[in-house]
Amino acid sequence: MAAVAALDVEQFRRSDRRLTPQRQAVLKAFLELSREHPTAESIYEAARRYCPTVGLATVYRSLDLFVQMGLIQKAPSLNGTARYDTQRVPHDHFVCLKCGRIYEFHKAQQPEADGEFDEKGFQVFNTSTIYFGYCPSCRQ
Amino acid sequence: MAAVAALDVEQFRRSDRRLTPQRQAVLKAFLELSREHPTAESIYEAARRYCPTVGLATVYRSLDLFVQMGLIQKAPSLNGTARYDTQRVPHDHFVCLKCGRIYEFHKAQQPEADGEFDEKGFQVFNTSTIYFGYCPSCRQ
DNA sequence: GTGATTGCAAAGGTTTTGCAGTAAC
DNA sequence: GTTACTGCAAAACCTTTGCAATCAC
Repeated sequence: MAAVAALDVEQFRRSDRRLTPQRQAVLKAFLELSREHPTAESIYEAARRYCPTVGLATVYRSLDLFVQMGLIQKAPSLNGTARYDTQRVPHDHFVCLKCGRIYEFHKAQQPEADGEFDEKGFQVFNTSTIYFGYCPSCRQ
Repeated sequence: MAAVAALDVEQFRRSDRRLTPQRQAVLKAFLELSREHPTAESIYEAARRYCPTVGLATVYRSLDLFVQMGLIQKAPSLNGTARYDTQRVPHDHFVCLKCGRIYEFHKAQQPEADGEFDEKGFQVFNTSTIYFGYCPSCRQ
């Protein structure tokens, strides 16, 4: 978390981008919620606590920017609502088929992206295993 | 494929659901395109070749129904457009970070959903590994 | 000062819903 | 004949975009 924030300031300095209060608020809100793979809407709500005038469009623009900068990444989602995730590399996801929530897990074994992909012209940046099912709240 | 179609008729008979030409067209269209994890829109276009009057809303309703019946499933997507996938169990996905296309791969090793999930109250139905990167068309 | 960034509101794209008519059983 | 299903159009979402005003540099 501290690593992400530090990286952040440096990257902003290097580019001609500006570190506005809005972007700081969005990043802070994201870091706060990153464990739960937040939607833009929930990041927006949290960010308003730090910068009450920030607009939803700015939240989307900031998140897109952070994705472009490689600070965060989009998480695959089942129901058409974008979710965001940290860039920390090897972790797996549990996707609830009922509520769409995404949970994060850390597992020992991680499949290797072997030569098969390279042969076929695919360039692999990241690998993640997804478990589908019902989460504790939805298991009734 | 034949297995899915056969299962289909049986399941319809058992429930009080009706096997309409529209639903047959949607299922046929989906089976035709299943390899490429089609969106509702592309299934709609293909389905109109079998049933020219079918509406987009009906396509969505049919796909939802097939998901409920366990015939097909939703595939995780990065860009807010739903994609559909077969229920055939062990296969992996490559998600292109640029165009959002999903490719299917069959790999030998498949991580096991071990007791860890059960302990925590998660019920795992299915497991899939996702590789993120650029596909051949987007690799430029 | 200059140009990137913002907030708002409007537009865009995807998916869902209400309803009267239709068709499968 | 019933009742589930359909097509249409409108509504409901989520996300992006245009633009004048603003603020970080």
